[in-house]
Amino acid sequence: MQQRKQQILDAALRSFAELGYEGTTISDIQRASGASVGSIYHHFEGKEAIATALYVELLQQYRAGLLSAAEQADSAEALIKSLVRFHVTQAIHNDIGARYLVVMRHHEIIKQASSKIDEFNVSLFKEIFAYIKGYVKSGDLRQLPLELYFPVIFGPAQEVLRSYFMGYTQTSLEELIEELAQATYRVMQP
Amino acid sequence: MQQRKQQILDAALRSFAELGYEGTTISDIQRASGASVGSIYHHFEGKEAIATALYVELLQQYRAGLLSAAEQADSAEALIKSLVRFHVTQAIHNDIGARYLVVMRHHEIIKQASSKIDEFNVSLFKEIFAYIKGYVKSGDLRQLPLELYFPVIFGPAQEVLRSYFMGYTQTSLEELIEELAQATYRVMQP
Amino acid sequence: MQQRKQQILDAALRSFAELGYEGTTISDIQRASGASVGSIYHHFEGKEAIATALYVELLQQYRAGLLSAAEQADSAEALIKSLVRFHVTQAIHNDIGARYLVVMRHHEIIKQASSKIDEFNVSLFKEIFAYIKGYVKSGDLRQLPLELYFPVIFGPAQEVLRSYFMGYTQTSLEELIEELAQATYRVMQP
Amino acid sequence: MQQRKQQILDAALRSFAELGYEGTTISDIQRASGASVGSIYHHFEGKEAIATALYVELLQQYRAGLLSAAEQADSAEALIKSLVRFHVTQAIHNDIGARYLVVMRHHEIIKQASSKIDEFNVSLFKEIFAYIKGYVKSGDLRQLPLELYFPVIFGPAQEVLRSYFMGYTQTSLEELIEELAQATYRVMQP
DNA sequence: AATGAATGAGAATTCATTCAT
DNA sequence: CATGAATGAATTCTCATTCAT
Repeated sequence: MQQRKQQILDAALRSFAELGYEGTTISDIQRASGASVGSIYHHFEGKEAIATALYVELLQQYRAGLLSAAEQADSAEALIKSLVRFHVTQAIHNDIGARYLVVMRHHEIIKQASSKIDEFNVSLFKEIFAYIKGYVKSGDLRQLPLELYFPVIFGPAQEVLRSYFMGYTQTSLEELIEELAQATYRVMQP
Repeated sequence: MQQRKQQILDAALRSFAELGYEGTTISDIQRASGASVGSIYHHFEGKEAIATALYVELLQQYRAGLLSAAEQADSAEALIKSLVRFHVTQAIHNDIGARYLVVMRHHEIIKQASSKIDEFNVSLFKEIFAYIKGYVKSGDLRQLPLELYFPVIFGPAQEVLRSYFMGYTQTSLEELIEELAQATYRVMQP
Repeated sequence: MQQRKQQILDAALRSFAELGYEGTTISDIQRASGASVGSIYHHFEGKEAIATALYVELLQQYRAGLLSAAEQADSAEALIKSLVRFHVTQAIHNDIGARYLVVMRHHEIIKQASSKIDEFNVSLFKEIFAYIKGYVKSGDLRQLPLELYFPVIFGPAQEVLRSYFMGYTQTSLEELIEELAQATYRVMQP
Repeated sequence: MQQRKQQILDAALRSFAELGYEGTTISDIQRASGASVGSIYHHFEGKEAIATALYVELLQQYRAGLLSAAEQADSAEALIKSLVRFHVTQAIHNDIGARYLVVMRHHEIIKQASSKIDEFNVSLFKEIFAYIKGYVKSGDLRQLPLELYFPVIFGPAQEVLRSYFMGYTQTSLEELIEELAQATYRVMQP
């Protein structure tokens, strides 16, 4: 990807993260990226396209990381804990990107671009679920209704992050991760 | 007239639910409420104030219900399961209101009005935590770092709701509740 | 005049002086006067009527003072100097009222209400001019084109006041008055 | 394009002259200038900024003329009379601009932009005063308190203009100028 | 690829005024 | 006389997007 295009995406991320999607104007992105209005429209169809491209980019990074975490796990316990750990640490290391993903999740814009993104989510779900299913079949993880696996595994972690992003968390996340991973594993234990 | 104010809030909720916060114009609220522009501005400072007032109103209803659920529980297991059940069923009964609460949680507007809302959340946290603490002390619930109680109890349920609101859930929520409550209690069991 | 009506006028003067005519809202006057919107409209036809009534009231005070200053003068020199002195000191003692008179002088509202006010100005002009004419005829004051008497007598004083109101004047007005009166008399001296 | 900006300023001057500052809407300026709303806001921050820019532009023209008038004078009498004559004739030749300068002088908008304009006024004051001071030192002009020079020189002329702009003056200004200049010089004569 | 002037539909908000109580 | 809820026309301003250079 050309340099300018990336500069625009970077600027957009910062702006969206700080001001929200509608709070961010093309003018903001312009200033933050150093590109001109015209240049932005040369590289992207419009504001929505920027937001979507960004979402996809971040989702891909997240997916790659999550899959790699799953791959390396060699036991049911390691798998669950790795997923939880990755979900939290990734947000620590890419705070701003994680925040964007969380906030935009509910946004109309993203819902409408779902052709790409839904597909993406579904396939991510399937990929991760493949790992889980293995251990469920072998009796190393408890069986649950399909719709509960992800809420049970990522729900607590997600709430921890939200609390953290909203400034309610006093303790450092690092200290909480192990307890969180342990607690999550407990639900999944047979 | 107190009636007008409530009509405006009701109309706003319907509009926000259908069109989103930014997608809703004062004109929409006007039409839906039957009030004139001027009347809306007579009762509220502006669009943000309406969204905030609505959020607070719904939060109060949620809180009342949650506290009542906690009160009636007479064992550790009943407490945890009641909280989870209430969180989910409340969303079934007041779909539109719960959706608003979930979606707006991340919204800038709400974050800025935090003075009121933060206080509210903190006190709700304390009230609910009082019930939990009792059972932790008696050894009927597992001890966790302070920051993990709520994520662990409400995180899975919250993700189930989100999934449901985004249209990913196939099964009806009612069928999931008991499994969810059971799973949640498992983490908290000593 | 009833108490309420006067409270409204007083509040209006303060508001208009601070915020200008258009800058002042009925709401401002309401708050500053303690009266309700309805009450204001009970006593006055509307915003314009308040501004006009106020202008007339202040103009009457000014006129009374100026005429009394003219009356007491028993020589050409005393007359000119008294007029100048009064014009300046009146503004010191009723700063806020004088400012209102100066600012509103150019205002459309006032120009339109001219039926009352023009008449008023014209008659004030005639009354003062009667005093001047006496001394012109007796040769104690210089003869000038009719349109120049007032600019020559009040122009310098008026500019001194403006400079003062705009915060440019360092010296206190009191110290300047005598020199100003003296200088003004010099032009009028035969 | 510098052209558009000037078109907007010209249109604004015409509109302000006809309708007053608050009476003029952006829509008026739009129609009169041929520019779109967006274009107006592209060039100026808002209505206030237009009024201020206009004021500064006219003030600059005035200043250039006044300085040139001062420069060409080769005696104390010529200096004082030139200043007075210029102040009045300039208003005849650029009636609409001069009226704007006179009327806006008291306006809140202008008072708030004082950073720019104050500086401007102060430096104009200094430049003109340099000429005057020369003749005061040489004994060709009377010594006065610093704050009185400008009121004494421009005050009468200013009042003549105001009277003229308000429609009170019957005689043509041209006929008054010499008498006015003469009278003004009289005060400044040693 | 880049620039930035121009566009104009659309939004929020203001405020004088009316009127039922 | 007093109150304040209700009205709605009118205004300013924003901002995504287009387009000529």
